[in-house]
Amino acid sequence: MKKREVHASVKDERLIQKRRDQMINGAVKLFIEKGFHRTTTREIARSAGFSIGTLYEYIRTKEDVLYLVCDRIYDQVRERLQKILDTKQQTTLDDLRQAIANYFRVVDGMQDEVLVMYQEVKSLPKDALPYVLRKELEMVDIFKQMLERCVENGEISLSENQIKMHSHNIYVQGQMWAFRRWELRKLFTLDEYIELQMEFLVEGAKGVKENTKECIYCETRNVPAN
Amino acid sequence: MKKREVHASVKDERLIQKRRDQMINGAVKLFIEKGFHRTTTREIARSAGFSIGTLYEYIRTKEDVLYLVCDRIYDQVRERLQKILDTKQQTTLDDLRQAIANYFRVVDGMQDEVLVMYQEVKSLPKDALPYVLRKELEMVDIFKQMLERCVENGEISLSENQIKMHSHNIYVQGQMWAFRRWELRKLFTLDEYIELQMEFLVEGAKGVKENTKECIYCETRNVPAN
Amino acid sequence: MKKREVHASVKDERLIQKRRDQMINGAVKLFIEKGFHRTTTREIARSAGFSIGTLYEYIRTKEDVLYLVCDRIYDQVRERLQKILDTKQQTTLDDLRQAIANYFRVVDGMQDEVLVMYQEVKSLPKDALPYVLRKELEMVDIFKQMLERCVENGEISLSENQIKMHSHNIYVQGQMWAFRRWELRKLFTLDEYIELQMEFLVEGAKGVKENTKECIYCETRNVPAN
Amino acid sequence: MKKREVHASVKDERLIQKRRDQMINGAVKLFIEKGFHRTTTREIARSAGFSIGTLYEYIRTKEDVLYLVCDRIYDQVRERLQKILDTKQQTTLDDLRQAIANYFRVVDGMQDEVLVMYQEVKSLPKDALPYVLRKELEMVDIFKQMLERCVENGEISLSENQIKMHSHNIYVQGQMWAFRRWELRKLFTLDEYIELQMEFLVEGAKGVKENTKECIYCETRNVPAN
DNA sequence: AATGAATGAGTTTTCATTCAT
DNA sequence: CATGAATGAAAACTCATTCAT
Repeated sequence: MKKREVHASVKDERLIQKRRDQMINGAVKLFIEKGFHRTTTREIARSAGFSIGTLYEYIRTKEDVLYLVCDRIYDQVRERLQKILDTKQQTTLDDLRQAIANYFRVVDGMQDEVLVMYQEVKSLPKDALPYVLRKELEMVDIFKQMLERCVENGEISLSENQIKMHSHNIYVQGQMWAFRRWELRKLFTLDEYIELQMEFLVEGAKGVKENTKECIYCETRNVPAN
Repeated sequence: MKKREVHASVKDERLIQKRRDQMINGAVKLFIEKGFHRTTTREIARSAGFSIGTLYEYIRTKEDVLYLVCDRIYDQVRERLQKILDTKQQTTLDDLRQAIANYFRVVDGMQDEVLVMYQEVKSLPKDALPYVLRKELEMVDIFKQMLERCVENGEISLSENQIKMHSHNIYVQGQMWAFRRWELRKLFTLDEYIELQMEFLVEGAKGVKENTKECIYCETRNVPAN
Repeated sequence: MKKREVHASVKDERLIQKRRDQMINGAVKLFIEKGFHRTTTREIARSAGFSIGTLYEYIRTKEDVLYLVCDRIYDQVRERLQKILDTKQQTTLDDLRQAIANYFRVVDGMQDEVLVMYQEVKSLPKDALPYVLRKELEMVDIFKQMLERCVENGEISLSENQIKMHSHNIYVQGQMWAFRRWELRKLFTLDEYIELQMEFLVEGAKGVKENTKECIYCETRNVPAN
Repeated sequence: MKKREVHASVKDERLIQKRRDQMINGAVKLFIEKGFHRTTTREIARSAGFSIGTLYEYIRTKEDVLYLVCDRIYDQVRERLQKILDTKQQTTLDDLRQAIANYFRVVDGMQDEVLVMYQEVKSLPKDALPYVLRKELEMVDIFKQMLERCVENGEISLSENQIKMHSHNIYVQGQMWAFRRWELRKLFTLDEYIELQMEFLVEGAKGVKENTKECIYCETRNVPAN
């Protein structure tokens, strides 16, 4: 749960927070525009409003900036999501619908940021990855919990595994609106997209059988190994 | 349909083919391992088995290598997919199931490559992007056509838009096995994954209502604009 | 009249001046020795007394160095010339003689630099050429003005065109001492050269007829076109 | 008098001649267009109509091509000049006028080539320079001889040194039409240029005093050493 | 003799990082 | 704390030259 520490030479915690905010805001814009590798530290510093020397008072390496940025993006997505969920104590299928719709809208509002993360996570410092992936899972977990409650209150019937699977599906189909926007935008408006996916994600899920004992495809090996 | 041309100084077409094969094979490994930006042209040359000078006899810029690699990956995924589909003349829901299962297995066999593409497309030379995205759509289209035939033969009932949407879902849920493997692998085996998603993608789709006239979520704007 | 700007990353104008001085001094020596193309940027940096990284803080491209060098050389030649001329208010033929002699001595003192310019102007960045050529003309103009005044005060009689022509001749015959030194040095000392050319340039000019109405050579076309 | 040898792997002298002709013709065009250093050997080969391998059958280094080109240009200028002069047995001032006019026209017809030589001689292989400079002097010598004969037949009166000096002046003022064409072209047509320079070179020379015993400028040292 | 694929040393340029002021 | 000049390792790319066919 603890955050990964990023070393700063400066002591004043309040100042650290302020400078990092500037830095992250500047960097996000640049990463969206040209990606992490094509963005220089000088550009980040300038866009943050201070000098390159100052930048390095608050981070140790360029990768630290990326970590800070990713961290921030997750926090924002999550925060917005949470804001909605917190009001609800228990969950009905309709609450899930609301949550999904809201989540999709959040993704729409942070398309660029979501995209950055999809493309740059691999450049994170090795030790930062777990922290970021954990946040990812926490968000999936939100949907998982909602699904569980819907199963509990009998509105829908899904196995343990199906719940896990489906929470990932909900999460990914939200992200999808961002990372496949080059095509989806041509086909649907956001409202249409929400409506269509809602059908598949909620109504469709009702039609799923809980226990498929025999899966005939598991034996299927008619694809050459490579 | 025409391929984007990559300039080569060498004339002999057969040689170009051979050298580019070497180059692509070497590069994929490196891109998987460290990403496009962290891979140097010298490494690519060495890993391909020839000198840096020779590398540049067959391409003009480093980005050309990336294009060649992406192009190749798509071709391979597609080729494997096609091999299966070509045998079938018409499509039943069961054929669709077969196709999905096979597709998921192909993705599993090319996880690394699929991942590379998700992360590096943005680094493609600007004029190469359309070529690559077209290939992507061609693959989505395979599923779209299968869905259409299933609708035609009455096994399932989906609107035009739902078909479009769902073909993307099928495609993305296959890719998902690659780009979220860090988590999915912990939860499911490939077989389990196939089985679970099949439920949602096929059985679930049966439960979808064709015409949702009124979508109550479309008006929902309870998410702050930013 | 404005100088062509050469971009520097460094802000401190005083420092820019200082570093560029070092750079130019180092570069001139190298250009004289081996020409622009055979001189590497690393050599320029080293010879200037700083690192390659620092060099590029003060210029954008290697060609910028050449422009800076050419610009400097002209400024120096001109400055020295001006210093002499400024003392004189009106011009007699004798002042012209003084000016020519002085100019020839300046060229002698900057032989290498003059040579560099003759050989490397063509390598200047395209947009820099006009600036350099303008400076060249300004120097020719100095002699033109002196000639005009000598004509005005009746010491010599030349047409408008003859003045233009002759100012170029004076200028070029000065440069000639630099760019044909490989031979002229064998034949004459600088003093002899000055004395001899003075005869042709000043006494000779007296014997020129102002209006040659008919030029019999203009019709002469006994040289095959190619 | 012997030419500098350029090594060829090929034996057949007739073939060597042919191939080198092709090579020189191709190279001149390229050197005029982009200079020696910016022209690649591959370009030379292509423009000559054969392969890079073949090029190196007839030369040893790129610099050899430059030597060959310079050599050829001098030969051509000279040849054209000679063609005219050979017809005359003795020389009158009028013959000199004819020769000068013709020479200027030759230069005009070979402007580009003359320019190339001015800019690229310094890149010649060290041991080739003497050969090229000798040719240069031979051409100056033509005018020297003509001047001498004019002095002999009493039409003009010049000292030994003045003759030497003036032959260089004639030669350089011809070249000047090429290397200062960027400005001279704006001022004069070729015919005007010839007419004007003729005045200075021939009529002017008549006004020159043969023996200036005392040169007051020789002592003049009012230019700071540097 | 002719070809052109292969080579790799050498070139320009960039940029993360440091450190003296 | 803030600055920004200095650094140099490392990167992409070029091109004269060789040599097997």
